[in-house]
Amino acid sequence: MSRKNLLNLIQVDADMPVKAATSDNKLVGQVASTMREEKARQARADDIERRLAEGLAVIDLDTALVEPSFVRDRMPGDIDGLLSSIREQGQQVPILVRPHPEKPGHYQVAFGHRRLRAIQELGLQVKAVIRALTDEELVIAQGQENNEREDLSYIEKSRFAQRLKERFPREVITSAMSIDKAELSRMLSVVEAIPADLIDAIGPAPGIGRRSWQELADLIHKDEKKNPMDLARLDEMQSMTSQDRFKALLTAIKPRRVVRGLPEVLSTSSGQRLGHVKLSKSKIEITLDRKEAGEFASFLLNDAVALFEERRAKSIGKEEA
DNA sequence: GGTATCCGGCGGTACATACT
DNA sequence: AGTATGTACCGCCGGATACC
Repeated sequence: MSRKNLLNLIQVDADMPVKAATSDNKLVGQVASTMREEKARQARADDIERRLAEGLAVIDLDTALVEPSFVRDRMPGDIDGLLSSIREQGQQVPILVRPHPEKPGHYQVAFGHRRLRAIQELGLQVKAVIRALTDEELVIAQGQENNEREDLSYIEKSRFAQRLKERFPREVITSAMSIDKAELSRMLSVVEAIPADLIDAIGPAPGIGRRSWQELADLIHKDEKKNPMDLARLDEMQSMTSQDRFKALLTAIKPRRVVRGLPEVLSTSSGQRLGHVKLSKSKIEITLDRKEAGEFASFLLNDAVALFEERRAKSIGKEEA
């Protein structure tokens, strides 16, 4: 379901706290008062309905009445930018809430959690659009907003998926997050393979994607004796950005790749430096110093193809023997 | 047999860096 | 400045496997 469709699921929240039914022996004045309240309530509901019909269904709410979604998506982060933006220009975009399913008169956020936090800190009233949403619609709205903002990191998305998994079938989660079942499966396996306290210690790590987290999960799984938590707790690491902390941690626990017989500096047995060797995943680069090995380099350049073919012929001969 | 899940690989894209 | 190259992220696809 698209968010556009969700926004069409309009139902006015006219469900303001209703006074208990009046008993027969109430004084006429009290009845009149109740009727006035009822009339006022109706007028408010009418006003909301009119604004909804006009597409202006943005209502100011007391932030004390608004609670976060039952599924947390984002790790605590700084909202300084949002604070100054709202302080200077006011709240430009309303949040989406639904009537709280258990607390009459209260609301639950579908999206706009950071905006709500900022507005709470500023002590303002929050502008909100109210919709009656089922639990599924709420998390779909929340997930789709996250996707549209594209600022949730991979691990935040994975944890969001993990929390959704506690109460929704996979198809709801894939729909909410606009991901396929394979991607969901990977997200869950990553987030379940890495201890929660380690993820907390690393933080959201923006820019660190599936493969890197998968690599960390694999390393932890492979060598359970290693306790990367100790590393993540190092003061030095805690002063880094979350992203650098992740990289430092991964580097620290990744086994060193030793390539025997191929030193970085290429030198003869007597110590004469000829050049250097650079290794990467896809290639080996041998750089020869013109001054020290110019003649050898020319020879190699001329005869490289012949040497390759000779070598190949030998190895084929060996295989056939 | 059907469904759910996992896994490896592919192609598109974005970005950084080196080179010309 | 423009181009080439390497690296990483991401969504998707399809095969393999497990489970009912």
